[in-house]
Formats: sequence, structure tokens, C-alpha cells
Amino acid sequence: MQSYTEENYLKIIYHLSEISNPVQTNAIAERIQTKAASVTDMLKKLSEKELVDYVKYQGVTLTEKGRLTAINIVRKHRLWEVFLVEKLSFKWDEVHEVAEELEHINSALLIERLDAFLDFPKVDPHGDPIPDKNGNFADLAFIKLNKLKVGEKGTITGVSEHSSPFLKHLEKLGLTLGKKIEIVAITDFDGSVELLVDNNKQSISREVAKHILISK
Amino acid sequence: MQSYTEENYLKIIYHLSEISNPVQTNAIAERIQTKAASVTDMLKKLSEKELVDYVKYQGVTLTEKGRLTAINIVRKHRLWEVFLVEKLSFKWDEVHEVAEELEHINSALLIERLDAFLDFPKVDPHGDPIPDKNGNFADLAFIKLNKLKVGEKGTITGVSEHSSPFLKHLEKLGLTLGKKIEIVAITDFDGSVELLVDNNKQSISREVAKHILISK
DNA sequence: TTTATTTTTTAGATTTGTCTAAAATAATCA
DNA sequence: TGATTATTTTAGACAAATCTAAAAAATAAA
Repeated sequence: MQSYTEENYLKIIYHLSEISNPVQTNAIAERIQTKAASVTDMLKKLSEKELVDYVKYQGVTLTEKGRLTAINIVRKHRLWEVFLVEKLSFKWDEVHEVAEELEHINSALLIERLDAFLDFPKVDPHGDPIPDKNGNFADLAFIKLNKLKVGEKGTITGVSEHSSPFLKHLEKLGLTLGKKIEIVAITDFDGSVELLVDNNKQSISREVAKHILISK
Repeated sequence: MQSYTEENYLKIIYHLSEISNPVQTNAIAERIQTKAASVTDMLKKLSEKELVDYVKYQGVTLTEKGRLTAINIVRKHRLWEVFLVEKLSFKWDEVHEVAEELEHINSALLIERLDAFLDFPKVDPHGDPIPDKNGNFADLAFIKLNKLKVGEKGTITGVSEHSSPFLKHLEKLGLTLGKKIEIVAITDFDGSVELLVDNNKQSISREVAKHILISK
């Protein structure tokens, strides 16, 4: 069994692993709102528990055991997000903090029942995939919007950034889940993207495009 | 804002207050599975935060501020119990531990929405009243079964003891929520009670009777 | 390939909640 | 009442997670 804090570290390491591997101390410190020294201490502890492989001055990788623990937390987080949005009428951008707390509730029965109650959803309200209880993801095949070429079409199925300002920005532009888009132009100089949504032309920065997930 | 631990102390003190006032150190220690010395430490802390009135060697009472905090935790606990039973098909005696964790989730919006989702329930699955968000209880007027006299009738509307063995015992005897009962006899020597449920004669100890709540 | 800069780690301290053992107070009872 | 017993508190220590300041290692730059 892990503490609340240990679970948070595992989850953050899991998410950061998708960007860089191994994950650096400072990256964790920044995400978890703490100091690098504290992170080092925790990494040693997680390493002793065989939840991560940790090499001094190099960084950490999750062990299989650590990965499964992290995925389980992600599963709980995303199921709770579905619950909040679908059953309690939370908005897309209101759910994150509460789910951050709910994900640490410890009851296998609860999560199984919740999953069934929600009718076994495959994605959360941000379009992120929900792993099953064995840690397997249904593959959904999406691509980041900034990877699309001029003329290509697709449907918005997710985002990879969940901050409230970002989500509000998208909503204002009409770039919400399920919307069909088409790439009109890509600016050479800064990589910003012009696209069509609902027959409106919209322009977004490369930064924003990178966080929008598209399926075809 | 209080810590998880502080919240637990307040809740326990609140519950024990119904039995004895002020509440003694040892009583808290026993309930919270800790040592008397630890309780003393915490009582000093809660006292400094003006959540309890604490007199050395005498015991504690909740302040108004402490009482409202405690009631809010009780409210959350009971609403979650309703959710678990009504929406996730938990059994009567399976909900307590999970609700014990859920009650510490911190979001006013979440609780308001949950309350509405559950259609503003007035009692939890054990028949205990759910306070509203201002801390007021709808008065439901019940009496403990051991206070009834021979020949009196009533309906089981709650219990004041929630351990799994106790609840299973009641279920086995057919003494579940909503059942109508009639007192047949009360033994002089140990206070045990004979009663009619569904036309069956059952006998229960005074201890058990004390924890069954009856409305007329 | 040295030097400078950034990143990471160590060492020692702090806070929260807990503990044991011993001392202080209150309650009981002969 | 005075002695015994039970309850509660103090004193000092400990584990978890964090911090600051300084040292060590890795990376980048000149």
C-alpha cells in the first residue's frame, strides 16, 4: 500500500514519462509544487519499494509494479471525471481538482461499481482513454493537431492539457470534443494553424494545436 | 481548513457528545484507535484553533465552529452512503468504510450536486438523519427500542451502531429498516426484549435494543 | 578542455501526528 | 480520611514529508 503522497509521485512520473524518459528530478518538482531536494528523498523511497528504477543524477523510470499502480490511479481519476460531468453536471474544466482528490479513495469494489454505473466508459470528458482494471487501454488512435497537413480533416477527440484557462480558450473558439475540423493553412514563421470549425475560420498557435488530439 | 486527522477527531467528538458531555480522552482514544497521550496532544491543537473547549483532566466539548465542521463531515458521510447504496448497489453493511474516506473530499460544489443528484435525501441507509448544508436536521422523532414498553408498536427507522457484525445480526433476525414491530415482553433479569416481526417472535438483548431506533 | 552554468544530491532542520514511560490529577473504596 | 486504582497529561523520541543551504555531478559554453 502506498501513501497519498507516494501515489501522487507515481502518477506524475507516469504522465511525465510520455514526454521524456527517464524523468528528471526538476520536472517532477515543478509539477508537484515542491523542491528538488524533496523529490530526491521521495525517489529514494519509491526506489526502495521497487516502484521506480532510480539512477542518481540520471532520473527515474517506473517499474512494472509502479506503472500498474500509476495506471490504476489514472483509471480512478478518469472514471470520477466521467461521473462528475455526466451525473453531477460539472463542466469540462471544473472536474480536475475534485478528481485529483477522489482518485485516492481506496476501494476496488467502489471503482468496479462506479465503472458499471457509468456504463464502462472508454474515454474521460477530456477525451483521454480510461484503462480497464488490468491496466490495458483500448487503442483509439489519435494524432496531435499540429501533425496534420493542410487540407486534412478530422474530429477533436481529446486534449493533452487540462488547465482551466486552456479549456476555456478552446470553448471560446468552438473547439470542443466531437467537433469536425479541417486544416486551412499553417503559418511558416510561427507554426500557427488556421482551420475550419462549423464553417468558421479560426486561428490557433502551435502551442494550442499540440494539445488538441484528432482522430480521422 | 482542517487536516484529515483533525476532521476525524471532530467527527468522533461529535458522535461521543451524544453519549457523554464533556467527552473524555480515553473514549476518543478507543474510538480512534490511538493512545490517550496522542489524543491529549490533538485536543490542545484543536483547542488552539478554537474548534473545541478543552479543560485539562475534564474533557472536551465542541465549540459552535467545531460543531458545524463536524456536522458537515457527518453530512458528507451520510450523503455518500446514500449514493453507494442507491446508485452503486452497495449493501447496508458495506458502505461505512468507504464513506469514511469519501467524507473527507473537499468540495462544496460536489456535495451540493451530489445532494441534488440523490434528490435531497433526509436519512442515510442506516436511518440516520442527514443535516442540510447549514447544519440543521429535519426532526424525525425516534426512540430507542429499549425505551418501549410491553404492548407498544412502532417501525424500525434506524440504528445507532454501524458495525458489520451488528448489521448482519439484525438482518438475520429480520429486523431491517421499515419493519413494523411490537413488544411482547421484557425480561426483568437482563432487560432482553421479546418482540414480534412479520408475525415471528424474536428475542434480542438490551444491548441490541439500545441501538435500534423506532418511530411510531 | 577548462570554465561556467544548470541540475541534482547531501546534510541538517522543521512540522504533523504518533508513541512510550513516567508524573500528575481525579475517582474509588475500605 | 487516606490509600489504592484509574485516567490524563507531560516529557522526550520517532517516522513521514518537507524545507534551506551547501556540496557534488553533469551539461554547456568559451
